[in-house]
Amino acid sequence: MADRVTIVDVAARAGVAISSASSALNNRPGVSEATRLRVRAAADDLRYVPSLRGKSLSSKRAFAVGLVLNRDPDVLESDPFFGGFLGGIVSVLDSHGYALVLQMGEGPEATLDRYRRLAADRRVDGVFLSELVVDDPRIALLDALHLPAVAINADTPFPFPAVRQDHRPAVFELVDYLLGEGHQTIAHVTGPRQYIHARQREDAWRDALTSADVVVGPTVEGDFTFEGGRRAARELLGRVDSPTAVFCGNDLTAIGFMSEAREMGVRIPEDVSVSGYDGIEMGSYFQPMLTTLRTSPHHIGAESARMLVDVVRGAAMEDSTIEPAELIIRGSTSRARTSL
Amino acid sequence: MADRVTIVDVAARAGVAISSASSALNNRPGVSEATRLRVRAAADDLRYVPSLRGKSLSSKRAFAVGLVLNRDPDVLESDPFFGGFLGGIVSVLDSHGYALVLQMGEGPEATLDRYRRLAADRRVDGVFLSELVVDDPRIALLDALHLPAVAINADTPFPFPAVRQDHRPAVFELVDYLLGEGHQTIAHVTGPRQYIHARQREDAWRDALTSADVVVGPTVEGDFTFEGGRRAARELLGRVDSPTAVFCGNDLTAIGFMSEAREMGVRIPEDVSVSGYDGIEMGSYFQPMLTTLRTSPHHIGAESARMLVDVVRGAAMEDSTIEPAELIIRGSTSRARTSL
DNA sequence: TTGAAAGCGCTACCAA
DNA sequence: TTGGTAGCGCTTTCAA
Repeated sequence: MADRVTIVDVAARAGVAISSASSALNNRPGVSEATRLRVRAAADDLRYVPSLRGKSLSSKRAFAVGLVLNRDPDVLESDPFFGGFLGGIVSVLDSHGYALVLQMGEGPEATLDRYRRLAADRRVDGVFLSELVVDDPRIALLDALHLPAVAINADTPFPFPAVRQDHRPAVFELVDYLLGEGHQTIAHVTGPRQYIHARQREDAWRDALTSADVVVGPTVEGDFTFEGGRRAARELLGRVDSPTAVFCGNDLTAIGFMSEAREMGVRIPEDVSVSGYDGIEMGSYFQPMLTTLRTSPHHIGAESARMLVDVVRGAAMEDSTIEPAELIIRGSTSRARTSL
Repeated sequence: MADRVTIVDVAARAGVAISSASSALNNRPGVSEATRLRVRAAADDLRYVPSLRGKSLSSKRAFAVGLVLNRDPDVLESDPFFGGFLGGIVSVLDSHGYALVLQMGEGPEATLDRYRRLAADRRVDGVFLSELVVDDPRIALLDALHLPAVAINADTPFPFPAVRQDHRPAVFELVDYLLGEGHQTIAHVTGPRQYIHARQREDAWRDALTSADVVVGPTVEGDFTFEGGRRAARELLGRVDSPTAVFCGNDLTAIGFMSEAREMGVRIPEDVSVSGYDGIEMGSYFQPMLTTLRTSPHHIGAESARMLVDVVRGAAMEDSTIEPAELIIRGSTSRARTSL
């Protein structure tokens, strides 16, 4: 393969200095229009592609951002949120010439190490901060590492710019709908309570009931998994005062809940109305189909990528809120059973 | 933040030349043991972390590899294969100091562009080649771009080193098992036939029937989706000579098939035995649970990453085969119905 | 075995 | 507005 065309070649062909060529190509001021055009033409002729490596070294930027998933590497397999999220991220990054570096850490310490390494290697210019937990140790770390970040569904206020999808209106809508259908006891299966988004959903559910002057139903702490949903069903449906409706922290949990309920001989929605959160495809694979609050992983990913690119370019960003989650009523919820 | 510690600092502290420091740190010959130790100590004292950028520029390597998914960005959401696959990849790359750059292209041409860009930017040292199609245009492109690659489940022979999980034994086992249960007509719902792995599964199914001297059942071309499975069910179960068993190209298809069958009043497994391919978690969320051929996405990912790292380091690799797919018999298959 | 110096390809500063 | 040049941090060649 012929030697790579460099800016030296372009400058030579255009008959200008390297520095002028650089300025011209990067649309920096201080170059006459004539020169700019000449350099452009030369670059085109030579099919010049700037070297990311040279650029990186001298400009001290990586033109890449990182995403570290704090998870068992195989959880991605069962959590469909990340597919859309990743898709949204890369589609935006791509159009800005940025790349996504994907990392995974099993357990909190391993995850922190990934960030340390990304920073030490200067592998990325910034990172996404997702799946936030209470007192998340990554906040202090990123701060110490001087690594710019954009948070996803963070609490407010938050030390980094954040993109949020408002979940509250939809949760309120769901609760109102269930109350309207005659449900008196609406239970909630939470996610792991260290997760901020798990708490946000629980809080919204509680607030919705409280503001409707209805007694707050029982809760079970789940873990956002199918199996966790099954456990929750055994726990909630075994009791005499079992709820007539349950709002699960995510769809996977709701699906597990329905599965176990069915095995216990509890009918859905006749005996218990079940709803989830996420709006994953899988929810429509079951009969009855799952009532859920649909989020927009792709959009969240795209918006956070847009923000992160701005942030690493030095723009001061304010938080961004995308369209709220949306209530999707389907077959798994209906009027409350009248007799216990 | 203090200025970054560079190799210059290390050399100075060790009292040697930069070049010696470099050789010492990289375990290159031509440095006395004493010098090596002195340099090491200096580096440790200073907490020296080599600059990936400097290294990249001078060594012409990116220390990163790329994965381009030729998909609708949101398909990741519904195809659980990639979660495990990604997990396997990053876990291995990580331990070698390599990073994964993730890209997505919607449609073949966009996908090719991603590769072109990765190559033009020298963003990666090599790429994974997954979801191969017949006469895959990426082969010629990568060749032209001089981009090393490792293929996943490629046909044999193949112009790039490949990692494969043998599917044939499990398909044969499945067919034998179904025949043993009295099934005479075993249908197959393929994946999109441009995909090599879709063809491989179909071929294995056909070969298994042929070698057992059983007439080859009907096929329907599916698309690896839930909806495709539903369509296939309508097509296959509507006919008078409807099969008593069906082998679906993947689990999602099988799940769709079961869903539609149920709605048509066809009982599973009493009226038709259904089996899939992949072994995704979701298959166990349904009643009856899905009989399937379980693959190892994580292992495939890990093995291909191991190979790719070797390849970009210049090792001539031979193909690698991981443990074969495994037959998991569950409730969705049973004895054939005796009367039509 | 060691060290000096020339790149790698670009940016950015400063003089002209 | 233009051009020369000194980095950025490392590898690698070639003398010493």
